[in-house]
Amino acid sequence: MLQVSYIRDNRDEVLNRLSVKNFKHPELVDNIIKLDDDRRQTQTQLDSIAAEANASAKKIGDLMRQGLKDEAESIKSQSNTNKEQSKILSDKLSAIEILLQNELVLLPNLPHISVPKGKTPEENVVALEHGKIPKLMQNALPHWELATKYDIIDFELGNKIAGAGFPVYKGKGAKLQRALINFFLDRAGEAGYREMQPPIVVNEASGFGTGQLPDKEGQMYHIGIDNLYLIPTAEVPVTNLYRDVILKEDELPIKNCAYTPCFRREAGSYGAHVRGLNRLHQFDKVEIVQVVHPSHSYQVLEDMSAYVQSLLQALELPYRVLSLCGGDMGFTSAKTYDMEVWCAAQARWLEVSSVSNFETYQSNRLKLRFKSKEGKSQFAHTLNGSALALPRIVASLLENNQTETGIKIPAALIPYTGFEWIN
RNA sequence: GGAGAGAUGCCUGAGUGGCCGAAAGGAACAGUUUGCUAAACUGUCGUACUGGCAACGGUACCGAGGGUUCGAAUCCCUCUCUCUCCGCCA
Repeated sequence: MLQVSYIRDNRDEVLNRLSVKNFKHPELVDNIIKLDDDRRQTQTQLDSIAAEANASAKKIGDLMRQGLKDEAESIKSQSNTNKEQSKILSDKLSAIEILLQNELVLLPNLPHISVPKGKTPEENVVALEHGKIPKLMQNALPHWELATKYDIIDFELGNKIAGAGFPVYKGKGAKLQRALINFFLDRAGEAGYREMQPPIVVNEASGFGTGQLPDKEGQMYHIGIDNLYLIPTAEVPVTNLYRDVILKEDELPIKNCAYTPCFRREAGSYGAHVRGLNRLHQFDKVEIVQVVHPSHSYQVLEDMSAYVQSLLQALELPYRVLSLCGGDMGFTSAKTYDMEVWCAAQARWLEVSSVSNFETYQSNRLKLRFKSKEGKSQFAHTLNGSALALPRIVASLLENNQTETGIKIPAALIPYTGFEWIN
């Protein structure tokens, strides 16, 4: 959520940057400023009436104590009219505040100056490519056929017990999952991230804090009876650990990581592009989250990007890094890099990680602040990234590493799997 | 699921209608001092909104929301959460 004071002071800049994000309702900005004017005016009126009422209540108290009942009574009637007025004003104030809040949450985060213009994924900028595109043998198979061939992932079985998009991993398939999770967690630990194990359901306040609610309501599984949401990413619980928190400056940066299953309804997604592991309702992911001082959040974004790349390099997967254009970036992000891995049999790039700087957009919602040495509190910057999401990593490992005799496990992973081949 | 107790500032904890934005202690921070990895003393020490160039003011907040009252941390109602005991259970 953007800060109203920032919008007021930088109206033109806000409009400019929203246009980079291809935002469709720039009129909201002036609306918000006008509502805030209203809010301030009403607030001031209310405050002065309340001040009057407080003063006369105090006076009544004094008079009563001195036993001057009649004089006290005469002031009471004045207090009554104050009361009516302040009731009207405070109703008006809360109505305005609700309107203001409702409009404020409709504004996406402002893109960083370095974010390329553009509306569609095609306009994302390829920041770099790494690794060699493998040449596959003649009869190479897509991962969903390999999964069946080696009996390591069973989509039908998952379909039976839960539904489409909930695969069952079997044997070496299941072990590969566990190996990847441990590999990613160990690496994150070495990179200074503290491992956390959060709940995989969250309440409404948490959903709001990181920006999933109110606008992405339909993408999360909702447990109506308890009003809880299955997390779409560990970002939600791990970032919300710091909701309503005022940190000390020297506690920054905070670096956390967590493995969780992630749940996404992905309503409305069908077709060949979502076959196999490409898009699931439940998948596993290790997430890294940082809370940092605003002065170096962009350096940290680069660090996180480099870290994610180091994982892909260790797994010997060819990848590219995209700097997302304004139109393709998430609602809450100020700058995002996507890492895509080459899936050789499908001959396409698949997103396996997304690393973003949210600047103060989340921390304003979360009320996540830090207190500087001078005693002033200000919003911290939050960042997060997938490090990494498993299914598409598995897809590309299977497809890229397939041979006549089986699927070769990359060297870095063998200590974790305990086997070198899936065959 | 049943019964009971409770929710106050960074923490502990007092406060049952006006003198309470809130005692006291602790923690933290700053300073003074003592010749020593510590003590003593003094001071500072919640958040947000708002007025003002500023100095300095105003308002709101004692789990959340509503009510009673001239006046609520304190009384009433609703909700949420926590704890204890019992039941169930990995």
